Amino acid sequence: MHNNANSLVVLDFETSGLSPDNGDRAIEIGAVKINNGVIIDTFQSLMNPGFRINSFIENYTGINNRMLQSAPPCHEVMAEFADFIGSDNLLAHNASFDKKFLDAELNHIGQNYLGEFACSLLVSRRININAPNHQLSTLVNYKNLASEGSFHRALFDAQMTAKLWLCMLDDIENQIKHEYVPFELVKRIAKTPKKNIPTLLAKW
DNA sequence: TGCCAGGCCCTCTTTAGGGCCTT
Repeated sequence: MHNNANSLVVLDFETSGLSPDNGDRAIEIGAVKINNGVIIDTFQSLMNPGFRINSFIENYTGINNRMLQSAPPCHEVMAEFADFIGSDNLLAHNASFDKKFLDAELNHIGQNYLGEFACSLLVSRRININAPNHQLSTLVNYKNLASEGSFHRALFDAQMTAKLWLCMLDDIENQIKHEYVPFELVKRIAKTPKKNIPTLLAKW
């Protein structure tokens, strides 16, 4: 099995808190699969973490304990999600957050993934230099991306992250000589200091 | 009982501090 460079899975977790190291678990996963700039598949499921979530998380996400009670357990959902990911590369808004939960949840079931993570937050900070801030909802507004749904639900946030990503790829594409933006380049952008971005893009 | 995230990035920086972003 080898890495599929043309396919990208954009994912978003809702969780019981900020840190799996403190016992927090995923409570919802939403994801879309992008191929050649088109969304070709989606994945969404609540999952029961095995304990009650607090009222802050209920209010923040709109996901409540009654909904989670009837949801399948994390290990079932994550096994299906691992199949959905396959060998694709991965993308999330503030990827370090979703990566640590993906790693923790897959570790619980002894599974792994092959793809590399990209982060739309790190790219946005370098590309959308005039945005008021780089929260997902702000950027969706800033870029005038059509949106109908609720932020802080996994599938909607994944869909919005995907739209934002494609929009940023367009912006980058207009600044480089290549006809498309290779994954290698977005990884480079995310690691390059903001002031060096124009030089980096000019070289592509 | 008391504790409670962590990586990135800027700057009044590097012998550090604090805001941003994710739930």
